[in-house]
Amino acid sequence: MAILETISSIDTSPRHPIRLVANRTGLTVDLIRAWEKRYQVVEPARSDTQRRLYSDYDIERLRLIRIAKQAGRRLADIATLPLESLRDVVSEESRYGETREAPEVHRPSWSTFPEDEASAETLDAMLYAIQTMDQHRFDQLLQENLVKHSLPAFLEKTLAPLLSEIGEATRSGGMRIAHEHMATAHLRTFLGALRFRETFTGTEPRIVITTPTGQLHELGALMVAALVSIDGWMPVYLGPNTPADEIAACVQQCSARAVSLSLTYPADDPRIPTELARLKSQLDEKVTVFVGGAAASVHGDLIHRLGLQAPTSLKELRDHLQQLRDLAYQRKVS
Amino acid sequence: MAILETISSIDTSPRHPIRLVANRTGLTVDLIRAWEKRYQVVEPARSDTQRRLYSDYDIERLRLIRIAKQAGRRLADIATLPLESLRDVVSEESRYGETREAPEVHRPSWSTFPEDEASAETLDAMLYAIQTMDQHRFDQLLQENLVKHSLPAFLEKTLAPLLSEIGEATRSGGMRIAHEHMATAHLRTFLGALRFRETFTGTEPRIVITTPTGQLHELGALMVAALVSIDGWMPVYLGPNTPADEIAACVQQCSARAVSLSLTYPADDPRIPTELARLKSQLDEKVTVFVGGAAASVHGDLIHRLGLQAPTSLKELRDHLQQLRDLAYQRKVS
DNA sequence: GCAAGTTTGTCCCAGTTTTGTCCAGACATT
DNA sequence: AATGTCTGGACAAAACTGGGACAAACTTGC
Repeated sequence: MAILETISSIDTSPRHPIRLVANRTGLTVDLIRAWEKRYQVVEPARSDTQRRLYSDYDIERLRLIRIAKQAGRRLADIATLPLESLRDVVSEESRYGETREAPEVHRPSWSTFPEDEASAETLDAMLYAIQTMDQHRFDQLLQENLVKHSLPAFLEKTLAPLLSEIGEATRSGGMRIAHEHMATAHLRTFLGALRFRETFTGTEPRIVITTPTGQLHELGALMVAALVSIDGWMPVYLGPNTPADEIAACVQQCSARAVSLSLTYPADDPRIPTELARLKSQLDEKVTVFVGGAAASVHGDLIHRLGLQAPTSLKELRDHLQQLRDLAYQRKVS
Repeated sequence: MAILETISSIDTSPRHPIRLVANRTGLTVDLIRAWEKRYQVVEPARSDTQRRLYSDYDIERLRLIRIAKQAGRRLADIATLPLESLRDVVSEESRYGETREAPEVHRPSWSTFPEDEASAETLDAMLYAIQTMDQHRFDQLLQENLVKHSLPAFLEKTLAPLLSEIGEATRSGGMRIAHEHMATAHLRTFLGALRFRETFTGTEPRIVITTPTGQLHELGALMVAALVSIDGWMPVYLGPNTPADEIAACVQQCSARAVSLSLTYPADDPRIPTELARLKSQLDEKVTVFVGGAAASVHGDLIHRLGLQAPTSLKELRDHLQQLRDLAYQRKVS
């Protein structure tokens, strides 16, 4: 048990009250306790007055178990599985009935890798797979890496570096455009599918995710969509290149609580300021707008003036969103 | 023929409850039991409390049997066939079978008879999901529909009509750009993931799939990629908007046997003729180039002159590829 | 073309297992 | 004081099982 905790990079410190867990997982308080009583699905720590205290790790497990149940699994079969195996079970489902590739899931070898070394190593392996046009190997590497890390860690420690390496190599001529295309197309698929490992209860607050007119690169936006969906938000993903008016209309129709825009290239497109201003003017005050991506810093001034948010990392975005959501929770409670 | 296909083996360990099997195959729980009772279609293991436990092998068989049934087979004829024979039956069906009309078996609730009505119904449901920005419902409908049909049927009978309806509605103003964006983004993900339902042995001939410079719509290309992969080809998918030189380089590096290009919009882009000619001039004679998509007919003349192939339907493309592959196989044997 | 027989999806039953919800009384938190 | 959490248990709904019934659609024989 303790071994598992050191592998997974998810926070295992117990701090969340049961109500919050219920809220975030979409389960009822009663049900969480019943599962604990019957199958020891989770065994949360206790406060000095016997209140249950759950960790992020626990929440993640409960969330996965809920998904697996919905797919038709029986509780007894999955209740005590460790997080990694649960991820396997769920991802097997999300790919619907296809045949698996690597039966040897429990390979002790990877538990010995120190995090960073493994990253550099897999990064090279991925780049090699791209250079040799080995799409299948590339996919395999991505899958493996995702299973090893939590999603946020995967995005930040593997995907972000990979993207910048690809960009670099393409610019410098070390990689053909064809290779870059192949990698991008594949990542587009991979990231898109990530979002659907989660299921939604319908009660999650919504966030509209897209890129403004002229911005054709959507990988950043997709990363946000995937990330956000494991934190109890429901992303409404519009793809790239959406006019401000359309974004606003979408926010309205979905009663979304937030918008996330991703800016990468071209950084100095003259339409950006116009579109941002236009969007802001059409939105309710209560809707938070996040602007991220490599090119966001170029427009820092404008973003500040319009009262938009400009998180500098995925983690910052995540924290801000948590706050936004838990705020709603507080309001509902009191 | 059959020898090559038996390479990939499916897990036969019993672990799935009946509900999950029902979810994945699209059959009712009742029906699965009835089939077992009458023909021993599958004989699942049992848990210690008599619950049925199915293996991946069982699930795959049930899926194939369902498809075969839908094509008009009688249960008694196929109930006890081993997996490989079932695959043969089904693949034969999906290639030639759609034209038959007599077999009108029964009409279970999940059957799509009468063909057109039911199709129109799901199509409406999908359009409604899009209009209400209900991404999840949309995904659900797509999944359901895919389970019900074989992949080729799904692409031709559901996806193609859906795409043209969306295009129509957007042009006429009945649908917002935001809705179209949402639907397109989602379909991009959905189609991309389809390709990975198949497993590859690495011995399949390769086909490079993309769209030429200026053509930004990739859904058609993705459909081809998905389709081709169930017919024993390995797609090398490059995404949209790839310059001719890069396509040629990719073909070379992968020693691909064929190229598939998709043309949709803009139909009269002046770069198209140049790019096609340029591509053709750089390729080996033995590489077959297919040009498809709504805008392909505009360039019929040129395509013919360059000696490219212009299949008018997915089925035609499929037949041609099949021929190509068998030809190569013959050569290898003799 | 019609009647008799078959095939097949669905439904109902009664008995068991699994699972979600609810309650009561004690204690904690705000 | 009002609200939320805790434990332990009770209860009911849902799901699964074997068996059988039934009607609709299909096939066969005449």
